[in-house]
Amino acid sequence: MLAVVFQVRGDDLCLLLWRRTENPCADTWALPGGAVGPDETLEQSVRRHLAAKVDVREMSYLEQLRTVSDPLRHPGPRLLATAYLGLVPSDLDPVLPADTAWHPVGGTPATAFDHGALAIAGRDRLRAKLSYTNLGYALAPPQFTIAELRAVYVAALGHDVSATNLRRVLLRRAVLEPTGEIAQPDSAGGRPPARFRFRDRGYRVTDPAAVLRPPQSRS
Amino acid sequence: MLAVVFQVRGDDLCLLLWRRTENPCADTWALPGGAVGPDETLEQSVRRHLAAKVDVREMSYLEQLRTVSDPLRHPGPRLLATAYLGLVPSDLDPVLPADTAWHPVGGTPATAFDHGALAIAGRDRLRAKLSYTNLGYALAPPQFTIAELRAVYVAALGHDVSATNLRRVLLRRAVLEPTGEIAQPDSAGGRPPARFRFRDRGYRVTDPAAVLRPPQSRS
DNA sequence: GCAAAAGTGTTCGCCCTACACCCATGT
DNA sequence: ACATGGGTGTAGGGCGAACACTTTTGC
Repeated sequence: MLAVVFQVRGDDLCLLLWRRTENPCADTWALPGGAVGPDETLEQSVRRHLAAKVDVREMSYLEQLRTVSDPLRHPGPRLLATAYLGLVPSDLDPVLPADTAWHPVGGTPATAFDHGALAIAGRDRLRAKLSYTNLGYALAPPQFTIAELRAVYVAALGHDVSATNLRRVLLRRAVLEPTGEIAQPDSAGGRPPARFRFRDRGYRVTDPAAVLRPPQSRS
Repeated sequence: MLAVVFQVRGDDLCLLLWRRTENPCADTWALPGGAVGPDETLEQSVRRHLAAKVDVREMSYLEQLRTVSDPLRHPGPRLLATAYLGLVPSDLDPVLPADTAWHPVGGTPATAFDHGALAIAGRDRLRAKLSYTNLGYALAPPQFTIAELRAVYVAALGHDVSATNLRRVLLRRAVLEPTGEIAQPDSAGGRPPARFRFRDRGYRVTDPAAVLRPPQSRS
């Protein structure tokens, strides 16, 4: 059982990694994980390990990524592993043990086994779902201005995003709602921005984008 | 390891099921599956079991669905199972053992354990991917008229599809290409239809639908 | 007044749907 | 000729990107 945990920190999308000190793969970085207990589900196991070893309790989203099974993926006896994609909101800063740290994806160091491929798969799944779901709620703090939210999307997607269009798209889809509050303008002046929140703090598909959708039953 | 295998047969999307004769869950229908060998990947295992026990060799598509892990999902010792989604083209008719059969989804009989939920998950994944990928190639025969392809999509999606729009969408996306051949008209007359094929017989995402896509680098 | 940042109006193009119409064949 | 099914033309709506413009603040 492995966890691909992302958090936007500063301008980067970061991945939680753990430094291996023993062979095999000593001095490389690995995904956090561990054995599954006999009476827990895989998801419970992920949450347990992350809470116990890494003090990451506030996981805003957790989804099964995939199960890897290559007999050669790991030296020694055949080892299956189910990887999960986890997200942590950008306003939290969980305390980490000395051997674990956040690494910007892209500047990721050498990773153990097939963990690098799993991290890429997780990153791509995150990026895809940011486009057609409300998954941003899992990366963003409870409240934010459009500019702050834009920074989260830019970090996660890895390319520029227009604040104007981000605002319009997410409001039209009723993903965001204004809180009514107005934030303080930047030190350099400027119009004070409105604060927003995500309407739902649970996963929702907002744009089925279903081409070939069922014909309109006109009223 | 379990397999959720679909094929369009006639007007129905059908699921391959196997009749259990022993307890637990005697006289219910179950997904085909079996144990994973020590030196094979999960995917190899799915292919092996289906080829050996069910004579389904020509799987046009195979994708991991998810791994279920509930300790109570199965009586007795805790049993993990990774489910795969498999598709068989509609022009094949593999010979099946006496205890296995195709069942129209929707008219599915009582299923064992959590297999019903896995079947639904597989069906929904198939339906979603038909909209934004070229996955139709895995359900359709090598050549077909638009009317025949439409029948496949109607069966798989479970709702009506306009032949006019299906044609245009799939041609614009360069998913289909004409073979140049013209089929015989129906017995009742009518203009003879052109034959088409899928341009790629491998999985391809044709409509990233990526809202929030990277800004245009205008030339 | 001026710079800076937020927010709005507007245009443009693309894509999908729906529906009317034309085409090619059998009877 | 007419019915039947295949194929094309076209109009309408929706949505997102781009960009100009207005609003509200600090200096």
